[in-house]
Amino acid sequence: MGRGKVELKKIENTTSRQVTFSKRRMGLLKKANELAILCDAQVGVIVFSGSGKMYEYASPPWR
Amino acid sequence: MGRGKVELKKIENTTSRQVTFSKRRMGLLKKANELAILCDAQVGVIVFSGSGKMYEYASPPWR
DNA sequence: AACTATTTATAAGA
DNA sequence: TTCTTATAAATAGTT
Repeated sequence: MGRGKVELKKIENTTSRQVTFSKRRMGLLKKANELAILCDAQVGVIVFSGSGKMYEYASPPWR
Repeated sequence: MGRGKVELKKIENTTSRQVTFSKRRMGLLKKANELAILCDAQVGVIVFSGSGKMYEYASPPWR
């Protein structure tokens, strides 16, 4: 999705990698929430950046 | 993304919900892998279906 | 941080 | 349920 195709390899440029990390991290957590809500599933996601920062998602409690 | 907009609420039709779960679960795990590879991040995802089946993703080991 | 061209995911349908 | 297709959504590159 974007102006170029994505090759599945580490983005070497640090700035680009950080920007992509930020965008895609948000996207992943959004998708996780959509899956949980739409499909009534329990979903957990945990992400550590290269620098060790943690980001997470946990679906809402059941029933 | 598809022929209609998505409302963020539980899909009531069981068949539709199962089909959507299957498609979106695959998509979520794919996105998790892309984030890990592209951005050199550590990512874990765990999903439980309504019926209790578990699906998971763990990014490849470091370095 | 915003924008937009394009790719990608996926809702419906077959 | 697997494949296709039209369209929504995500996002890569740009400003």
